[in-house]
Amino acid sequence: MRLTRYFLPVLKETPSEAQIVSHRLMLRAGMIKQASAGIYSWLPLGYKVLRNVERIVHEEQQRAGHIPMLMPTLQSADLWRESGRYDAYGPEMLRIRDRHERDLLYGPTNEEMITDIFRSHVSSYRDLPMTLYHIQWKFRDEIRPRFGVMRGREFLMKDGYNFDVDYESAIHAYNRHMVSYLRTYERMGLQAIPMRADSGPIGGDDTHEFLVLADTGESEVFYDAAITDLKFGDRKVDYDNRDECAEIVKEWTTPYARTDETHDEAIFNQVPEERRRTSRGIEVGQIFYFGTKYSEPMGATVVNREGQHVPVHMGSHGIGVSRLLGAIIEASHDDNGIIWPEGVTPFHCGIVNLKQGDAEADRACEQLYDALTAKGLEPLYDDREERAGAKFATMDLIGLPWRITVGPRGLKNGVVELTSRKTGESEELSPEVAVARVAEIYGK
RNA sequence: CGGGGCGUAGCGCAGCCUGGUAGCGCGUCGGUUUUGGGUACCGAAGGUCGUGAGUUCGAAUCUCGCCGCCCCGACCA
Repeated sequence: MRLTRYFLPVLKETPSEAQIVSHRLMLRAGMIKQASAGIYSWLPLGYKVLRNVERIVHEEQQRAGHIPMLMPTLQSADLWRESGRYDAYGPEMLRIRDRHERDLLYGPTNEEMITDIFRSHVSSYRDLPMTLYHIQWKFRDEIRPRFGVMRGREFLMKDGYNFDVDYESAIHAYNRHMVSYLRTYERMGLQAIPMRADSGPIGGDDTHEFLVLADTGESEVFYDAAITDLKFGDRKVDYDNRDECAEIVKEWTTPYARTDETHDEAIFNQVPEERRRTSRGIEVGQIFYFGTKYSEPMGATVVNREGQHVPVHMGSHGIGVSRLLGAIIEASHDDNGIIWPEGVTPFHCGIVNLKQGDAEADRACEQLYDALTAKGLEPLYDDREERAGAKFATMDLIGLPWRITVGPRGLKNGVVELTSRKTGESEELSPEVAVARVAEIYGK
C-alpha cells in the first residue's frame, strides 16, 4: 500500500478523551474513531489489525477441531425468557422492540441461541462431541464505557460452545479450549495467563480467565512467577488426545495464578516469597464448563448409548477480539507509539523514502515494494512529500515491526537501512538482502 | 446510578468571573525552502461558540431546560 493512496488519519496531538495509552495510541494512529460512548468505527489501519487478530482466532479454533458459524446480533427475547435470563440479565442488555411490538435484544452472548440450534438438529450421542463457535459483535450497555476498545459497549468477541454427552468429554472440551487459547495468545505476541476465576453471571462450575499483565488492567492478580516462564512454543498437539490436553492444562494451572475474586492468601503464601507476584491484568478470554445449566431448562437432550434421554453437557468459551487490540498495545508500545507483534501487524514492513522525488530513491523504493509484494508480503510505502522526520514519526506511531529506509546517501553505497521498531537497531544492507531478511522473518 | 468536570475552526486550547459580535498553536490549502527524526518563512481558507428558551439596546460570556462527552466511585468481557 502506498501511503498517499491510503486513509491513515494520524493525529499529532492526543485527543483529550483518551486516558490510557492504548486508547491514545489507537486514536493517534488513526485506527479507530469513536462513534458514540463505547462504540467505535474501525478505520482502515485498525480494521486490518482487527482482522488479523480474528484470523488467528479462527485458525486456532479450527486447528482444535471447532466449527465456525455465524449467529445474528439481534435475538428474540423469547429464547431468553426460556432460560430465565431475560429478567436476570438486567439493564446491561440492550432491549429493542420491532414494528410488531416484538421484544428483541442485541445479544450480549449466545448460549440460548446456540442451545436452540442444537436442540433443533441434534438428538444422538453419535453426533457428539461438537464445538461450534462464531466471531460476532456483541453489545453490553455498560454504565460507564471507558478505555477505548478495552471496555466498549459494542465489542467483537469469539464465543464457542461445546456439546458433550458426559462430564469427562466436556472436561476434555474445556481442556482443549485452554490449550488452543494458549496457542492463540502466544501467536499474537501476548502472554496471557490462565487464572482460576469466578463464574459470574454466566454461571458454572469450572472457569479460568486469561489475563495479560498490564498496569492498566482492571483486575488485581496474584501469581507465582514460575508461570511466566512457561512458553507454548512450537509444540505439536493432538487435540483429540484427552491425556495430552489434560497434561498441558495441568502444567499451566499448577503454579498459583488467581484474580482477586478467587485469591486465597493462605495458598498464595505457600509460594516461595521471591516468586510471589501481585500485578494487574487485562482479561482477554474466559472458558467455562457449566454442565446442564442451559440444556436442562431448554430441553437440549441427546439419546445416549443406553437409549436414555440426557441433557447435554456444555461449556462456553470467549475471546475478546476487539479488546485484544487494546491489550496488545498496552503490552507492546513505547514513547513513540505502538510496537506491533509480527503476528498481528497491519503491514509487514514500512518503506520510508527519505527524498521523495529523487529519481534514484523513488526507483529503489518502487523496486523494494515490488520485490516485497512478490514474496507475498504487504509493505506500507510512505511516498508522501514529507520530511524524513515526519515519516519516521508516523512509522514509529503506527508501529510496523520493520522499516526499510531508503535515501540518496545510502544508495550511493548500494545500501538501504533495515530497522527494528522494537529494538531500534539498524543494519545497512543491499536492497536484495533486506527483502530476503524481511521475508525470512515472516517465514515467506 | 452517586459525585465532579467539559462542550468555542479538523485536533489541542484561550476568551466567560467583570456582556459590546471570536483568538492562539497544530493541522489543511497555495507558494518559497531540498531538507537523514514532526524544518523555516510568506499567504489563504475554515467557526449558526452543543442545543432550545429567557434576561438585555446587545449574549461565547448571565439564568433555566435539554443533548452529548470525559473523570472518580459502584459495575463489567
